[in-house]
This record gives sequence, C-alpha cells and structure tokens, in this order.
Amino acid sequence: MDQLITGDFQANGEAYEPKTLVDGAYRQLRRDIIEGRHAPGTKLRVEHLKDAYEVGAGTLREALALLVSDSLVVAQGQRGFRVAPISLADLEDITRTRVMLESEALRQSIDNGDEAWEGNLVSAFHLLTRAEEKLAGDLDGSVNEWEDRNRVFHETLIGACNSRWIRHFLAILYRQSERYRRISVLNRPVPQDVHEEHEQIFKAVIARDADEACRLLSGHIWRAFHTVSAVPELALESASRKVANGR
Amino acid sequence: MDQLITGDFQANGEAYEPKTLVDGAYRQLRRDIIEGRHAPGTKLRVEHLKDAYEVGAGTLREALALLVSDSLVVAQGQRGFRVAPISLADLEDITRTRVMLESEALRQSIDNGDEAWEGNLVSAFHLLTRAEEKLAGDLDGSVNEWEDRNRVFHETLIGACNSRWIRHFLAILYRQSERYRRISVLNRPVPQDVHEEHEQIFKAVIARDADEACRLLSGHIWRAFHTVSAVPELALESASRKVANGR
DNA sequence: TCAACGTTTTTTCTCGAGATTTTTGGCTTT
DNA sequence: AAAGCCAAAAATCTCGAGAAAAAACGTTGA
Repeated sequence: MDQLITGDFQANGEAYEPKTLVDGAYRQLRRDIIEGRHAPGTKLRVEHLKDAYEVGAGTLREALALLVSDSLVVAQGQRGFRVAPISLADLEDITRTRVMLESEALRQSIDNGDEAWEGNLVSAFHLLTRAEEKLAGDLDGSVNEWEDRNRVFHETLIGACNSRWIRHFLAILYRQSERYRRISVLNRPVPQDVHEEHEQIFKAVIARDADEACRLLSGHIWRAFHTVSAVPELALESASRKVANGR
Repeated sequence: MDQLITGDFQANGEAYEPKTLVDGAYRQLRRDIIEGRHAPGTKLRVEHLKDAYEVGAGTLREALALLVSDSLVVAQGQRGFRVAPISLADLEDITRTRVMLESEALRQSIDNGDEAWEGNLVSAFHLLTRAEEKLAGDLDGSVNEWEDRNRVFHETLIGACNSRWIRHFLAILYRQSERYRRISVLNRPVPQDVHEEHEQIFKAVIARDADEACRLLSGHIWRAFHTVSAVPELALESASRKVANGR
C-alpha cells in the first residue's frame, strides 16, 4: 500500500519517513501546533516560517493548506493563515461529538474485533501502563511517550470499527483534544486516576461488555474535559484575546 | 465576519466572490469533481490542469491541497494527486455515518431552533418544492437548481444545531453523497416520492416531533443510498478499475 | 486630544524555470 | 513469448523573484 498523505492515524506505529518536503513541513508544523509551540490564534507568516522550516515559500503554503484539513489552521483569503483559535465552548463541542462517535466506534469494534485485535489491545494497554509508571516516576521526556501510547491505546480500541469515516473524524477530533490537553498538562500532571480508568475500560472491552465499555469511555473523555476546564482560564483567555486583537 | 476558506456551508446562499486565485481554482475544481467532470480515481495532472483553470502550477497545487480537506482528492507522496475513488461500500459507510450525525443534529436543531429558524425552513422548503415542480416539467438546467435547493433545505434543517463540529462533518459527508447522487441522476431522474418525503420531514419538524422527524430523515437518506446502489454497477466498477490500474 | 489621510513597509499571492523522481517504451536475453 | 533492464520522456516537486494587497506609521488638520 502506498503512503497516502492524510491526517488519519497510521495503521502501525512505525516511524514515518516523509517522502517530500511538503509532507515533512506539514508534519512538523502539525506537531508544533498541537504541542503549543505556535499559540492558538497567532498568525502564521510564510516569510518568517519558511526560514524556520527550511523550505521555500510555495512549499510552506502548500503544507499550510494541508493543515486546513485537520482544522488546525484557518485560511483567510488575502490575509494569510493563522493557527485555529481555541475556546472552552469549542472544547465542549469537541468532547460531546467525540463521545458520540467514539462510543459508536467502540461498539462496532467490540462486535467485529477478532483475536488479533484483542492481542493488539493487550499490547497497547501494556505499553500505556508502563508509560504511566514512568510518568509517576517523574522522568523527563516521558510525557511525549505517554501521549503517543495513549493515542495508540485509544486508536486500537476503535481499530476494529469498520467505518473509515468515523475513524477519520475521530482522528481529527483526537488531535484537537490533544491540543487542549497539552495546555492543561503544563499546569498539572496527568492525574493518578487516569490509569485506573484505562484499566477499567480495557477490562470491559476484553469482556466484550459494550454498554459498560462505552459508559466508562464516555466518563473518561468527559473527565478530561473537566480537567482542562478547571485550569486557570488564563491560557484560553489569552489565546482568545490574541484573536480579538487580530495579531 | 471575514470570509474563511473552508469546506463548510455558507450561512447565506448568496453568490460567493473568490478573493484569490487559489480560492477560485479550489471552488471550480471542487465543483468539477462533485459533478463528475473529473472521474473518480483519475489522476489530476498539474501540468495539464493549470492551463484548463488558467493559473500557475503552484497555485493549482495549493488548491489541490485544500481539496484534501474535503476528502475529494488524495495526495500520494511524490506521485501527485488523484480524485478520491468511490465504491458502494464507501457510500454505505457515508450513509450510515451521515444518518447518525444528521439525526443528532436535527434533534438539537429542533430543541434550539427559534422562530427565525422556522422561517428559514419554510422558505427553503418552498423553494425546494418549486424546483421539484420544474424538475417534473423536465426543464433543462433545473437539476443544478434542484441540487442547490436540496442542499439548502438539508442545511437549514440542521441550521439551529449548535455543534460546529457536527455541522462541519456533515458538510463533508453531504458533498460526498452529492457526488454519488450525480452519478445515479445521470441514469434516472429524481424519483417522484422524494418530494413527498421532504414534505413529511418538513411537517414533522415544524410540529417539533423530533423522533418522527429523525425517523423520516433516516429513511430518506437510506432511500437515496438504495437508489444509487440500484444503478447499473458499471459506473462504480469502472471507477474502481481505474484505481486498480493505477492511472 | 483625536480623527482622517497618504506614504512606507510588510506580507501575501502568483508565476515561470530548474532539479529530482516516476513512468514509459524499446531492447536484449532466456 | 515473457521477463528483465536501460534510456528517453513526462510529471512532480521545489525554489526565488516580482506584482498586488493589507497593515503600519507618521503627518496634517480640526
């Protein structure tokens, strides 16, 4: 299978070697936006960024256009690109929509999943558990590892869902969520309870109890929302203010 | 409010004046793909298309990148762009996902909608009815008008849904559906029953009967799926074959 | 002090040409 | 005849410079 340039999750977690400069710039930019190095609402000036990412202006423009796919960047005709703004209302919308889609996807996954899928899930859960242990041990740089494995775990949960469109939309929403979560993680580390939540979800899925699994998953996603919304509004407010100022 | 370049529906149905060449090429290309002038699976050669759309190569590339947002175009690293392929399985997935999202959206819309929204809906239904009369009269060029007004009607139905993300996803799915519908319309005109279905949905919504409205809407969308799937598979098959051939 | 206006500066948008990769087509060999 | 290989052709990808638009800034006048 060819390498398609899309925002979807990759089937395997292997390292991805960008085939073109556009693709490389696209991935770097996406990462920098999600991890907050480009603050929400700020302008993305091509002249400035092309040096930072070491590509031509046209190349960078194309990468930015691709990022519009993921709703991480918005384009305003004749006035350039800017990082998609954030707000608490938006996060609530993301959360609600994600709960709806992810519940449906999990249900389908539990229905369709074979033993190979179960195996993948066991593996993903194990790796996530290890990452959570390291996180408690407060090792530096383990946050990125946790983020990766958390993503893979959620991705694997719905991996046997046979609706490509639901998975596509969830990939977009997950990235959006990650952006908000990164902000809240700066102030407060991942709570202890999260591991227990993951474990409960894992057990319910293995037991093929769809109702219980969806109930737990919904609670899990909503709890993440409340964690972020409890963060001093400064982060969200300042972002909005930048947008209001228009620069 | 500024003009954002996104694939979402516009709030008003007014004519849109493209602000940049990229934007213009994007809209023209989108239309040509949806209406089947670029067959599913075919390669989109920049060298060839830049003349047809009268823009530079870089500009066209950027427009193509924007079309990836809508999943109407897929990019393969180092091997250019091509029109997103179609298949019956894909249409079924689109339909199922759309039913789920559109039901939820309609429910929210019925809950939230004020009288202004009701007014818009009455207007949209009236215009659609007129278009359907013309269609029965077999006037040429009325298909495009019907498509427009059908889109506006569905758009208005969920217009009072306050989830921006659901509306965003539905806009994408609607465009995909339209693509399939255009193929089936070539062989068979819009069935008579469709008008009656629209009327029933309209009445249920005005009566604020969410359950009944969703039931009717789901049936309506699924019926469209069955209409397309009844079409001689030739259109879908040939498209798939082109993809398999890789050119 | 404030508002309006015209100039300067910055930034976006666009194009054409060159380098790299993929694809095509023909040729040889088994 | 089929498979493999090499050269030619086409297409993609990339860059830098120039035109058009928007934003910033200082000046003038009330």
